[in-house]
Amino acid sequence: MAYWLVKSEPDAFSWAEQVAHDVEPWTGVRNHQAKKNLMAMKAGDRAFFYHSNVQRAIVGVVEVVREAYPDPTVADGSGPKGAWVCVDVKTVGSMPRPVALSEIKDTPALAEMALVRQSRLSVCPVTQAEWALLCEMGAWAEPG
DNA sequence: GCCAACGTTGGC
DNA sequence: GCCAACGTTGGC
Repeated sequence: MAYWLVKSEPDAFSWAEQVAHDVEPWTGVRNHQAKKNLMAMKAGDRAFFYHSNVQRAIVGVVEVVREAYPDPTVADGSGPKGAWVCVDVKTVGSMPRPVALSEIKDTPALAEMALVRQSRLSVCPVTQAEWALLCEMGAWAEPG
């Protein structure tokens, strides 16, 4: 399975809303690199949920439950159908200890993360090693 | 609130 | 096809 990180501004869509909704379409991606990453997601892949702008921390974990399909929030006539895509993600659990961006930047093993190197990319790949380390830093434990 | 990074647009 | 201008994102 692959690992990812998705970003959201809490003002637009927060982790609290994700938890309340449980399953949520991840829409509004309008960047070709991010789209490529969405297209590569498989059901069962996991992703960190990152709050940008205000909090700047990884706050939770979600699982991909529906692979890429045409983004319904694309306005009619604004482009060919399927020009942009979204996936559905399901809440897995909250980070017991949110991992702040500053901590990630202070960790040499995480300095090469796409999140750090390309700050504007809203859907980033995460390597297995990075995922394991971040789970450790966040005191993540599988629910159930 | 400012600024750097980056994508997009439009003139040539 | 190049590049300057502009808009957006997101960290600080």
